[in-house]
Amino acid sequence: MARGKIQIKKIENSTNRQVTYSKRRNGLFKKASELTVLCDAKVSIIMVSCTDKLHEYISPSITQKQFFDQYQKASGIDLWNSHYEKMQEELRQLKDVNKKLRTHIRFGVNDEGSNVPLFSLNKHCQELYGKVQM
Amino acid sequence: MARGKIQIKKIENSTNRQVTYSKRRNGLFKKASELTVLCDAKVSIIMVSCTDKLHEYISPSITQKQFFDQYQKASGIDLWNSHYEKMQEELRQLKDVNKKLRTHIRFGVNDEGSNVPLFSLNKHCQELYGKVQM
DNA sequence: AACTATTTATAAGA
DNA sequence: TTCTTATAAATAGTT
Repeated sequence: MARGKIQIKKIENSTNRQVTYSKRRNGLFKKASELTVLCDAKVSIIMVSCTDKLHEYISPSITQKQFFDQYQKASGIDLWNSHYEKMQEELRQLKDVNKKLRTHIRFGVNDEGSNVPLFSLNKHCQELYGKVQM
Repeated sequence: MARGKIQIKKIENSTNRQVTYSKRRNGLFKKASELTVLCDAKVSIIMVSCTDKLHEYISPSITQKQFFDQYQKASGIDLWNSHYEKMQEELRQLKDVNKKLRTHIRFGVNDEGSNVPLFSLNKHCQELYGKVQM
């Protein structure tokens, strides 16, 4: 009988589907590995089977994270955004506090030569400046 | 002559390497596409060529972001942690700066209606404060 | 890009 | 599952 040729449509028999998944997954990973070496390229493959199992191939000398970063850069899709939301809320609150301070408070520096300085900013400002510059 | 068999090592000739990259990339994407249909699986492939060009295959009905989330969930690898830490460090610095301003600096508040502040912040500190305010 | 001699992948059977 | 093998598919070198 004809062995080798098949129609490219979902394999209905669950056992056959899993066997084929396993075989072809290995085939795909092998091809990816060869491509990596032959062409000095970097390849990331992530697969999720219909039973929700996850498998991956990643070229040596690179991590999935580096791939996600590179993908993000090239695609313009912000993969990290959702994870920022919590921090962004904190940032908003901090800004709000600072805004109120800025609106209602005036800062002062003592005059030079004063015996009892109300406060001294210059040294502190230098310290802060270092932090802000970072 | 023998056509077909090659050694799996980097192709030194640049033109040949690029041709092979293109051919095998198509082959890989085709295999991924077949696997997607045959096995009802989901596949993500991201490739970076040695000339830093990025190509991707993604099964229909899923996005790279969904893959990213799923991969993260399944692998237990905290991909966004470094991003989070960086932002957290920024926030920490802002809070620290703000705290020091509050703790070590005496504030003066204008009387209502006064046009002239009790104290004037020197230019450098004003600038600094502006940065902290963002 | 297209061709083809070979190698490689793999579907079905054992 | 793992192996075998007939056949299909991929592809390296060539044009």
